[in-house]
Amino acid sequence: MSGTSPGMDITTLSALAEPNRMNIVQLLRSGPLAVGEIADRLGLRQPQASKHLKVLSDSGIVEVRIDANRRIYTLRPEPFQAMDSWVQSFRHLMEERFDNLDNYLRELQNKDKP
Amino acid sequence: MSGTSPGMDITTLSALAEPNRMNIVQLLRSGPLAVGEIADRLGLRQPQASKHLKVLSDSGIVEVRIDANRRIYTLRPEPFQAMDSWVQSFRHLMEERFDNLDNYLRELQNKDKP
DNA sequence: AACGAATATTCCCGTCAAGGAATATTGAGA
DNA sequence: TCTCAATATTCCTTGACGGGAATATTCGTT
Repeated sequence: MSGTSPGMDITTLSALAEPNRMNIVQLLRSGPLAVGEIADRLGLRQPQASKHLKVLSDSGIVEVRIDANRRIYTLRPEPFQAMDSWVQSFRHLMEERFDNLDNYLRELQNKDKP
Repeated sequence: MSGTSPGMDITTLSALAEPNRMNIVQLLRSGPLAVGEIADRLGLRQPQASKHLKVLSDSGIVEVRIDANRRIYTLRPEPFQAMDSWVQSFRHLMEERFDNLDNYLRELQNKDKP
């Protein structure tokens, strides 16, 4: 069962596949933030911010640190590492990424054999 | 503009955030396939397979080559490259990936200043 | 031209996710 | 203990999405 790649975890992807949540993630790249801050900066109402953060939290993308009244949310590395290694398993498709010079040369060659 | 990714394209993510479509993508890793093959191997009915392939196609994850009666679907590299560079922009979070030894040392240090 | 194989499209239906508004919870402090 | 600030939770409604079944389209073959 737990053998080879069932594929990327779906919940991570669907958590990210929503604009507000994607914005939250982008925002948190620069550091941990409290719910109020997040809501303010993204123009969200507090309850919606909390809901989206719950989804992100349930999917493991984000973790929370309790500070008195506030909850400080932070990005967790694991889901990104997982995405990274999943995407890397498609190297064979994206050969062009590995070496820019190589890529450039490949581009030139394509003009000869299209 | 060319700074950090404005954010990953949502449609790519939501296209992948569905089990059957994820399975199709995994299946296509080993090479192009016709709709019937895909449906067969994944235990899908043909119409559902077509629908999912349309979503994948609309989002640019897959492209189609027409061969008489059949449509042969193939993975396109671009979305994966995009995901790759997006995920890479989170390197600062995933430092632990770079060097396992470094990670191990970091773990030890965390026991001293928590 | 007619038929069959392969695929796409349409219609209907049930489910689920997201926003809005109101309310509950928790903690700090007077 | 009362109150305020910060956050989570609930209820409701609406719209999007996926599956099922049937039908339309397209191409090769006879």
